[in-house]
Amino acid sequence: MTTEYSGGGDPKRSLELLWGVQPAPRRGPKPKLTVEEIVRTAIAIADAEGLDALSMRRVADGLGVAPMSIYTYVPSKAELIDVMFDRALAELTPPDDVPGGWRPKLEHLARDNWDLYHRHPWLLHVSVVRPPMGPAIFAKYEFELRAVDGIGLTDVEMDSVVALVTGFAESSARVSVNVAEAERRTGMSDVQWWETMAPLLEQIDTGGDEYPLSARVGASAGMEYQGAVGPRHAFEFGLARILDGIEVLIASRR
Amino acid sequence: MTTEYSGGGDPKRSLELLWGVQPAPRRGPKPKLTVEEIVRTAIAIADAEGLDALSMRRVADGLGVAPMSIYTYVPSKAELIDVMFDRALAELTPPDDVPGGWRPKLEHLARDNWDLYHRHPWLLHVSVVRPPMGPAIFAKYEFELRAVDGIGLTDVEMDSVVALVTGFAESSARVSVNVAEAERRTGMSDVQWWETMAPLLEQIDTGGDEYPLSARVGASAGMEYQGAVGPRHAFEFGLARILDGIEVLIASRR
DNA sequence: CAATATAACGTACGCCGTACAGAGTTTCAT
DNA sequence: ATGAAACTCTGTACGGCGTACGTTATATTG
Repeated sequence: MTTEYSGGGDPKRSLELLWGVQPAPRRGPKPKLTVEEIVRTAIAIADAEGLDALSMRRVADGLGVAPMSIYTYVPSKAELIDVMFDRALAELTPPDDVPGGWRPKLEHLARDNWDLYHRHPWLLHVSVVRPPMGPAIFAKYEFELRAVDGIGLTDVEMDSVVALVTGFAESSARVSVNVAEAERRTGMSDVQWWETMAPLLEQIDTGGDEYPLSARVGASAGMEYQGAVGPRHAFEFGLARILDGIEVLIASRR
Repeated sequence: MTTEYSGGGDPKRSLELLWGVQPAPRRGPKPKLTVEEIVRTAIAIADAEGLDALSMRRVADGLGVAPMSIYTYVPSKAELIDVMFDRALAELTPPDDVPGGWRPKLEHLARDNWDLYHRHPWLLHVSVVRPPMGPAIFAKYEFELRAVDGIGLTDVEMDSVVALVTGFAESSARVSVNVAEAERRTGMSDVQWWETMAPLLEQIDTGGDEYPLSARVGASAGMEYQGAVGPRHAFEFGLARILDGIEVLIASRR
């Protein structure tokens, strides 16, 4: 699976792509396609088959054109993925209508992100420092900040808090998505995998009873999650701890 | 950059590889290489040039053999990466000698992981559900649990707490590493990138003053971090909040 | 209508992982 | 001692990728 990068080419062209500014062509044949059409097709492929399956040839196939035609609309695969990324983020919803103060609002942000990553797992395979500065990212950052505005935090703390919460949503969604992708790729559930692994491990000399805690806790956790790992539980548990920690900070500011 | 997967082939053979069990061959020519030699070379390449640059041909080149010779020792690239992964995790150090109870011990785990990911950034590009069950992973899980043993948490809570802390270390290291990799790839620092972006964004119609909080907070944060994002600061901030949250949980158990 | 700008396409290059077959080397059974 | 067997190593080849490049077809402008 490929982790793709953004920002390869001309930044100006990238921005025009993201914000839908077309250079207004005058002569030449009518374009058969539009950028949005290409992006929609690409997202559909990535959603259904993963970022691995997303190739320029595949997108072109899906649109009934020759591979190289795509490059008329998009400078390279990197820019295409930039636009895909921004369009996907546009599905996020602001927390403004969530009643009850900063805590439920932050919870909404986390869950909304969690859901998004599950709808578009390929988002997790795109490297997003220097993110594509499209409309969705602007909107996202703004409504995230609104969730923690006016509760006594400094600007930097506001930034840190939303980064912590959304970053946590991303990282726990990553575990969850990885589990699902592993199941799809291997055709084997987590439990099945463990049942295959356990007897093999006993045949290997792991050095005796060196792992008493692992054995005990691993068994309890495995029982609880019905699998090696419980992403949903880890998400809820971690979110509660993080919000508690933020509460401590806010309380100390009063 | 490629996110590589593990566990493709025969699980038994994978385990033997990880635990250094050799099938004791009797006949045939003396092997020119060893698995460990191959793994060391591969890690060196990945450390220096990233997982992108790691190809079987490249490893073979580095060892002075033909590409296909590597397959004598390792069933496929996936298994090679499994072993690389385990060998890298072996660099982690137990928190037992850290004085002062669970909190400094968990801090040690987080910082130790953070450092490891910076020494071996490619670790972040390896998908690790169904992790390679080598000696290092066993040791790691065990000493992680020791950090929170006997402080009144249930087994499941112990598992959740260490997963939260190490998961957080991973996700904040990911941001930091991505920043560094972006700089290396583009030859452009974060600040330079923003300085390129800002004037271009002003030329685009972003819809007027729709982002007042982003503007204010973004400016403060940019000032504070001397860049768009402050991974080190985010790490320290998040770790403090998370440990505060865990403290709340532990206190409630007493 | 001619000039020109644009869209679409075919071909080709250099990467990748690795299947496969063959050649060379060492050890075991006899 | 010798042939068979087991093992290492290698060269070739395949199908996939992103995309550079040059050519052809099409629509608009003067």
